[in-house]
Amino acid sequence: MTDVTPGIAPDRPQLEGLEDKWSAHWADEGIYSFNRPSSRDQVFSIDTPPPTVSGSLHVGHVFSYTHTDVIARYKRMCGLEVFYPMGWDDNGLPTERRVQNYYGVRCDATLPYDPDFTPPANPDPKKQIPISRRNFIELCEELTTVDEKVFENLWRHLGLSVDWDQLYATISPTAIRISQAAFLRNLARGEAYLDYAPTMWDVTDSTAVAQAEIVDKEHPGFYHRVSFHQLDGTPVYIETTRPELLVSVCALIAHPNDERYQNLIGSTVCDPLFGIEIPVLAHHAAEMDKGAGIAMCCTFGDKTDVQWWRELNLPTRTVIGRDGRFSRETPQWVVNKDRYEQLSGKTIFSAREATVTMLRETGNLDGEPKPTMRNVSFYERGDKPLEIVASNQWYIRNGGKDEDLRQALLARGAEMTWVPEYMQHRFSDWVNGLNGDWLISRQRFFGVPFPIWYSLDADGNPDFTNPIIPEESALPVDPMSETAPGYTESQREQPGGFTADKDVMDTWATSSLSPQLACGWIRDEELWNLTFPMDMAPQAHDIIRTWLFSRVVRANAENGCLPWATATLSGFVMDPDRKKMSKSQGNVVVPTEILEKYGSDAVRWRAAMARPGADSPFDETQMKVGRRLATKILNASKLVLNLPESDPESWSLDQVTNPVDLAMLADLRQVVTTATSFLEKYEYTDALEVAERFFWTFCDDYIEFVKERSYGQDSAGTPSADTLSARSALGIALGVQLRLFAPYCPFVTEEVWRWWNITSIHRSSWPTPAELSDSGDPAVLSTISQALIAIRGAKSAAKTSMKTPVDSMIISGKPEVLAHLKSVESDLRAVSHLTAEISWTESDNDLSFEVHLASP
RNA sequence: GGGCGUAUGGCGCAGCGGUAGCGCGCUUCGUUCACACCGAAGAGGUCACUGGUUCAAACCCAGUUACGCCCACCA
Repeated sequence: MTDVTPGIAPDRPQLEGLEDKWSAHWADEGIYSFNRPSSRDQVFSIDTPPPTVSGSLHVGHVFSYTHTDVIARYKRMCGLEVFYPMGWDDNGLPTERRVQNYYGVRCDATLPYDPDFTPPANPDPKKQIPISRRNFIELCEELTTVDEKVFENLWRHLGLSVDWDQLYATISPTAIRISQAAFLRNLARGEAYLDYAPTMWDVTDSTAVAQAEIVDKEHPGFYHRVSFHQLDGTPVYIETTRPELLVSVCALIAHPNDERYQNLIGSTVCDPLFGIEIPVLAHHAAEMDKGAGIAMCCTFGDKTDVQWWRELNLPTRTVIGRDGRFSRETPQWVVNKDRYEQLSGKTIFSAREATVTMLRETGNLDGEPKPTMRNVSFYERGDKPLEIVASNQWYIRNGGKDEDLRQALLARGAEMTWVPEYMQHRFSDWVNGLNGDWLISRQRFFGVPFPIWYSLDADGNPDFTNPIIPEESALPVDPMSETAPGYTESQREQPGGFTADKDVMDTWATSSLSPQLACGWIRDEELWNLTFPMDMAPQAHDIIRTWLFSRVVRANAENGCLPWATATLSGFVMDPDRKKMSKSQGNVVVPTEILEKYGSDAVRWRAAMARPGADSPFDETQMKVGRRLATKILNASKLVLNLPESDPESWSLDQVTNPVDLAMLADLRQVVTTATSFLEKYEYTDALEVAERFFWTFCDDYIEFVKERSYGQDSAGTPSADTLSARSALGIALGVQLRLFAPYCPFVTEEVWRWWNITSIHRSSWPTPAELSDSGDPAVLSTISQALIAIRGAKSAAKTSMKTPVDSMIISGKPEVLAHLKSVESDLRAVSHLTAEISWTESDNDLSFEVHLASP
């Protein structure tokens, strides 16, 4: 343990190295440990966002986590035990992708485990080596461990006051157990269900994705005008951007009121290539002014197709497989089998080319394809358009199909406190716009397995309607390696035996349980009762529709309450051109460099200047301002601590008798009240501003004004009462201000605090008005400021030194204002270097000064 | 197309009914006994636009424009 010796300030105090020095101390001393108190009301618990460790941290994260830390430190100083865990979101697709790229491997679940496998030294991302599921998961675990250490080091360097003993990870056995238990309870209550339905499918990663993960992007395409044929050969033209889906066509759809197609509706037509006979049907969702006004309905080209397929009871003609390729088997509804040969096994892109070629050859392409830009759905991390594929998937009810639940969740949104308030709109907009339940299953590997088996009938077909589930006490389970209850392992995959559900839960299905996970649900009842429902849920505003909403869904279902009382939202850090920072744009600012350059306190100061919810442009010059504050704190403290015969033990409110000193403390008293009320409302920026404004005036006016007196140079022996008054006032004000700044600049305030305190400032108590005198008259201080401005102005106008003596000064003003100045006349004479008497002139006018300088 | 937010000195922001504020930057001057990661003084704005309410509007109301975010639109 490094030695901490209280004492006087060093000669040349520095900011360099404070991060390493104090973060090590804090860890040793357990300053941020959560010590279980006796009751819930002594706790402030925070649902920290678990960062995705496979990603990289950027300045936006640093800002957002700092916002939370400021509140955490404030609450801790207010005497609450702060439950401030950190979580790593390390399961799921992002980790898998990182492992694939980092090691140059891919998971092939059919391969056996190779205990001696070592990843290639020089991975070739283009030639990924197939490895077994278990080998793949081992690499995921290996890499996340490394990544997590990097994250932890950065958080410690930034000064986050998290309790590292409360660390959790979304792939840990505990997280798997919690996720599976919550899922089984959802299942038992009918909130989770398995359904065969069309879902958005990512062909790159070969998995289903949820509504919340879908983003729309502009994507170039072509309108193809294609002719279908009535049975007598008359052509019917449709326009499509997806000609390759012609083989999946189920119907042509026109609007019931469309006069052009009245005679066609109800008839049968034939597609131009495959000999598929389909009906022409009417549906109100067909838009008369779009394309040819009559649409080809395929399974599935877009969401309207899904709607028609469902509402018109159309057949399912899926040809695109989970790998994004056209089925190698010729579908049984295709009549012209040889034509399908041209598509078999092809990617969507190649199949489109082949289809267009065939249309051209047969004369069924009318004119040339016309270019267009269309909005297409993508997985948020994907680069190929999503397909719609019908498959078995697990869902959790989220109000998307259930009006009562939707209303209940909207009510939860209204019940919680939003900082800032208007963010609640984003929540209700999202809930109101849901069009389906929450799809939680993923056809991937590194994730929480569904604790589910299915019995196989005599033909080996699984019975999806009666899943086999384990006892909750048996969790966590891996159905792929553990035997279904009531069966023997030899019956796996055998007719009459059982099979495992091979899917894993999406990472959101686990992170949606972060309050349950962190607070000890079903594993630590005492902790659970002390910390849940939590107090504060911080996050950036982009995550409202995902993490924030999903936690509300889960807590509402499982606990019948909100997961926390208050949601606080941070904005983004934008690049200087006001664009969102993103890897693909290459405009991401790496936090380590900026922390290195300006120091953590400076970066934290800048973060705190970004108000809740507000986006903030990244601007390095702003970091310098924070740096300047930290330096100023260091130097002002040095002055106070290094006054002659400085003795912090003797600082006492009783000694403060001088009117200036009392006025300053009365002013500070007001600052404490204001800052505290801002922090209670999570308005950390306003609290900082009010403290900082005071601090600069304190340095520039107050300290300058009382400096001479505080040195006590007049008294040869014992300091005068006025000198003691200044020293006590300086010391008391310093102690209060350091504590006001402690949540923002934890390093420099701790450094200075320990010059005369044994224990950490971060476990000291938040300043209260009661610590400060209320007998002073703050008007004295503002009168003095006016005097200083007049004196300095005269010297500045004369382009001379501030030390230039003042020959004479005439002060006129109302008697009560003059009285203020008369009471502090000796300080005024000292600061202005006045050599003669002051002439006081009473008048009804505002205060005015006439300053005559000594000739040079 | 719907929702939300933002428009204030060169830049970043505060003010949200009573004579325009802060920080950075800029100009001029000063200084080494807390601090050059310093101090002082100063220049700089018809508060996006158009109407309205009011004795009084940057602030309230209606509308317009621009920008940002979210959602819908995907034949």
